[in-house]
Amino acid sequence: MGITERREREKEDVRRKILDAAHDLFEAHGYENVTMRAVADAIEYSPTTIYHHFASKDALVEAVCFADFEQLSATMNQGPLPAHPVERIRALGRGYAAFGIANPNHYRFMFMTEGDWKNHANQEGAPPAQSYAVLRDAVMEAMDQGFFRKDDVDLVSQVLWSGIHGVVALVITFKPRQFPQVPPRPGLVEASIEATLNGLLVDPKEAVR
Amino acid sequence: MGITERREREKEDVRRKILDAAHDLFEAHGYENVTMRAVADAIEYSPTTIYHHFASKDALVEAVCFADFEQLSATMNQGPLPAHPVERIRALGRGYAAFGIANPNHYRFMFMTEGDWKNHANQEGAPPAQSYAVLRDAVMEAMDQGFFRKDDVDLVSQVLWSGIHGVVALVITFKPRQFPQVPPRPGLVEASIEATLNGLLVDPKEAVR
DNA sequence: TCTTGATACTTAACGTCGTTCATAATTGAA
DNA sequence: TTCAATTATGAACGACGTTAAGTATCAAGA
Repeated sequence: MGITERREREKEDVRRKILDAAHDLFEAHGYENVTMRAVADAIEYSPTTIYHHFASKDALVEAVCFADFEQLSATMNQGPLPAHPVERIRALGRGYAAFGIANPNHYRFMFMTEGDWKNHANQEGAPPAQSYAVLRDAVMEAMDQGFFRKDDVDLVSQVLWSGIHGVVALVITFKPRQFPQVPPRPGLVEASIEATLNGLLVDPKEAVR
Repeated sequence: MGITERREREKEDVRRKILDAAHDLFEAHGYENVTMRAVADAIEYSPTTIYHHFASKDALVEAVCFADFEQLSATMNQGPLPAHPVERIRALGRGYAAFGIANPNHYRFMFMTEGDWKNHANQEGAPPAQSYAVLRDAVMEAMDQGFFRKDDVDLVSQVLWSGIHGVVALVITFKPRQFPQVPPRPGLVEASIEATLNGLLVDPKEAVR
């Protein structure tokens, strides 16, 4: 019965169109400034149609967000990750920061906005939990292999995560000219990663700086 | 002429009432969820009255925000700050984090939201620039006295700031149960400060951890 | 004393938002 | 051809930020 299949495919097409249009509009203007009517205009459907595919604006934003998490995962995992756990952490940090700075509006929603959806985000296998697990594994290896001092793995993972998150969050919140007194220094991402790693390493001379 | 003075005082009273009510409502519900009508209700005036004291909701939020910055300054400067520059950085970080975690909704607006007002925030003497200057001075001293490796003072200040900002931002964005896989570890603030300091110190053995 | 003019405030409304309701169009199945 | 389900729509609702027009109050000048 290919007919119902075509119907489903068409329905899925509309859903995709909505998601894509919403994704672009959110990134361009920030999700708070994008109206359902604007999304509807972009795909040349009536606003009501969106509500047949998504329960609410929040649900639409959440769906876009989950797609973003998969893109983040892809960005961070692209190319072979270094086998050396410390090098791997460096690479993960750089990829994470690059994604956030390149997609500030999505990053803002993913990591800087409250939302009930985050209740589902920490389930094992969900993209956010998955990305965290990649970092955590690297930290555990770094401890096992004697690069990091032995410590609470989650605590250290969170120190690393919050460090790089802080850089991204500040840079995308304060436009260069809005930084107190001085714009964000070029190399802030690198400097933050190196300082934090340096503080965690057993043998800091390994840090390049 | 005491009459116009009384008039001015009364007007100032209303302005204060608006600011206070807005402050409390913003902290309780987040500024996006607080309507002008709700603020008006709280002070038992009509919504229009607010517009005689503040040009717009944005202007009101900005005014509340500037008051918050002064409170942050006060929180960070309360008690005599340690003379030892590294100890001082530690104390500043703790105070900063304590303020952010205790006032998440205000912190969110101060450091996690875009706004044109931030264009005025980096002027010398403005509270945000002032707070940054306190940190920067401590960093410079730490370098001059040989505790930190000599480096770009602003770069290092921003590494420290972004590190502690990342912790606060994550903790107030992800409610404990929403953290990927695990809740934020107790002691995350301390661990982050120590790791970053440790990474910047010439002689890391000074770090306690 | 009566008027004037400024000040502080309110009521009513506008346009836009997210959302919903009632309805129309399409189409496979009977 | 008729029926039922699916998918879309136009019009409307209530709440929002904001504004226009008007009222109440009262010190100051005639």
